Amino acid sequence: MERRRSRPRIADVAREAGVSKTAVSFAFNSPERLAAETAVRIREVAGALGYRPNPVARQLRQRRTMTLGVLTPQALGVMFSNPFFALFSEGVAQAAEEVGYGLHFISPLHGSLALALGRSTVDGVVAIGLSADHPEVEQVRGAGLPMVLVDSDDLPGHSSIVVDDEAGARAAAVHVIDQGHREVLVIAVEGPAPAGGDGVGADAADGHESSPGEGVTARRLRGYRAAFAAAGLELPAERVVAGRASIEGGASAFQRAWALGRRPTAVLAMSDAMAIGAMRTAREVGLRIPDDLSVVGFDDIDLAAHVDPPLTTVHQPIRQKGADAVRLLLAEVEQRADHRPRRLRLETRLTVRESTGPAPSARRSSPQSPQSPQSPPKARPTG
Amino acid sequence: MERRRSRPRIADVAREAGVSKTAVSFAFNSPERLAAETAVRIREVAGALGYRPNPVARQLRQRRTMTLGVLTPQALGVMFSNPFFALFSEGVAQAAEEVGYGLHFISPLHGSLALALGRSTVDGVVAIGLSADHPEVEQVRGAGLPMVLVDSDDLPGHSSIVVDDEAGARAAAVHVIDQGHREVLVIAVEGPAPAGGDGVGADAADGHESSPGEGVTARRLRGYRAAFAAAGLELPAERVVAGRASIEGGASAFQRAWALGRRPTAVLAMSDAMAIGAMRTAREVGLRIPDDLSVVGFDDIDLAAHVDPPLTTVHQPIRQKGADAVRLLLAEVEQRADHRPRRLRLETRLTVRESTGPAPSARRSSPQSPQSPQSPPKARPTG
DNA sequence: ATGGTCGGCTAAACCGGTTTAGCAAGGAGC
DNA sequence: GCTCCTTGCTAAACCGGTTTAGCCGACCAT
Repeated sequence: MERRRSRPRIADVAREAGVSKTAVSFAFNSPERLAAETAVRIREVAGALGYRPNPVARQLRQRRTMTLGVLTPQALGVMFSNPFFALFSEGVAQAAEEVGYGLHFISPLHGSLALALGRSTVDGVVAIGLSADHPEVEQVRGAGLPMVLVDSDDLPGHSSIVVDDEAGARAAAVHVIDQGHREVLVIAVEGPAPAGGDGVGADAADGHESSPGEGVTARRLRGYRAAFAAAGLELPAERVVAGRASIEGGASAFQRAWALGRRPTAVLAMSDAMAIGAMRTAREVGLRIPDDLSVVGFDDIDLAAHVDPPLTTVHQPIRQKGADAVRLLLAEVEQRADHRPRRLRLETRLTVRESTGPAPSARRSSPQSPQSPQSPPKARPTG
Repeated sequence: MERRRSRPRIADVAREAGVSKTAVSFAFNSPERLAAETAVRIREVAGALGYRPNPVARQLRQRRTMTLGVLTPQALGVMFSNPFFALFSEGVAQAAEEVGYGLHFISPLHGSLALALGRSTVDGVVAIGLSADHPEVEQVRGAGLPMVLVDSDDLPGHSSIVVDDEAGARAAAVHVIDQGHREVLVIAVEGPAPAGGDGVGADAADGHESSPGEGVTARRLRGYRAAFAAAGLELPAERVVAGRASIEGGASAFQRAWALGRRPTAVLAMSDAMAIGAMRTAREVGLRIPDDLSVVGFDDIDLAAHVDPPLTTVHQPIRQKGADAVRLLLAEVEQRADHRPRRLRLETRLTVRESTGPAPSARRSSPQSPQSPQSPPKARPTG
């Protein structure tokens, strides 16, 4: 005989307590509508039976889930490998918890974001780093869910939060240019790989080239370029490499550039994790930081001040971005009267630490022509 | 007139397409049960109307949510401030995504974990760091959800994953003892603050003292003590301080100990984040690492190798813990025939880097009596 | 006695899908 | 001609709660 007792339902409690389902529901949700002793008795019976209201049924009837989603364009595994994301999540979580909302992370399911979003039971989503040229962005918008965009291009009808990426990037570039650096390598964040979506209702997503030219990356690149232009310099495309926003991504990006014969005296990385990875590779090929190579990051994660050497980086208020995103989202989810899409732009600022210094060529008074591609690692003078 | 059109329902699609609700459902979920052209037509109509099946309704009927929960004893804000948690989440997320499950983070709601769990719509949970003496642990178990415990004491009926904390801690302590350190400060991870629960059905949770003696902390402490005992030494309680598992927590814990007059030559921290924080404070009071103070962490987060100086720490397979937890959980959720609670114990190992070295007293041949509490920072000889 | 109000409770509808049971038409087999 | 499948579709039940509308009796005022 099957001893596998299923969870008691509200009807079981009602029968056992000799009342209606309604009364049981009241006992939990609006006890003031029952005589005090009735409510107590019902709760006792419920407790004895081990009854817990099924949250899915409640959500269905109430037509809300008290849950917010964090929509990520890449797998959570890769998102979490960037410390930035943990910090952002911290801000989101704190704000959501304050108002009693739960948190659901939504990442591509079988490669499709729209599919994942369709399956997820949330009242609204914070989309982080979803670029406007994402192949599924229209499907995502069409889901009809309240959504606020963080670090994305603006999309009509949605609130958004960005930081002043361009100004931050410009400040970073000005900093290294002022120190005499001319051979600069930019390490950019690449977009998610093209979705190989055979997903539901996907119309003609094939042939989509990964274009690392949109969103955050584009804005920061513009900032770097503005600084170079202002100094009468150029930043040709071959001085820009891209990779994943993680330590490994930065390490391999620098590695690739090095193998291609690039011999920068400064690196402008679009994330601290990448900057740290680049420093690791740089040391492996014999460079000292900042003597031989200056490195600037972006984000100012908590650990940026503690790495070796302490990282010069562009500070942005990451936690606050997450918290503000939730506030904006709630205004829409809860249909506040005065609600209408808003755009927030938060400030960035350069934080100079010890990973940057004067260009070696500036110290040695005369610049030197680029070395041949496959020269040995320690070719650069070590004084 | 309200132009606010609500989302179309399945009945709307059915009417528009001239078929039954059943047919619409089939068109999405089992198209092979319809004539091919009917299915296509229905999907076209659905697309035109912008119809998306309501996932809550589906979950209710199917009695599963295809979502896994991560249960955390503290607010997500504080969980995410420990890089360990991001790494763990990375492992969980990767494994969950592989099998098509979504991820939901469950943290105390209004101070109550049981309440949050009751509200959350998941098929099973991975509980991280939930100590058996948590005031709500019984309520959590009573929820009747499949659950696997990570870094907890064993609970009958549940699968669990731990690492060999004791061996790892012992190795760390042996390492510093072997280097001649005798004045050792342990920086422990404190449990969550006592739940101020006026939560539903909480029976007598008051007067509960935070007992930092359970779970991970207890096991690691045992490991440290074992090493001291084996060397004929002691580790008195006043050499153990506790704090939050974050950089700030470690910084303030060391600060407190210092203010109390402790003058350790080595620190055994139970988390890398705390170790890094302790190093920061140590430097602020004028200590050099490892010359004046050796520091050992625990976890081996990605950045441990990149801080200044590179951190000696106890490595544990954090991502794998997350991934294995999901695998164990799925076995239970999906009712695999051979399923029964399992206990996994993963290995730890000491990774020696540059934050540890010989004790100063060992170099100067004769130990020195502890200094008075409020002595100036740089009292220790700097040679 | 009559009508009105109020406290305490209930029956039934409802949320929006999925699933079960089964109907109707067309073709095959005998 | 009759039965038996098979294909394609549908009506109704169902998931497990919440919410609406309203019943019933007690109490109060007139």
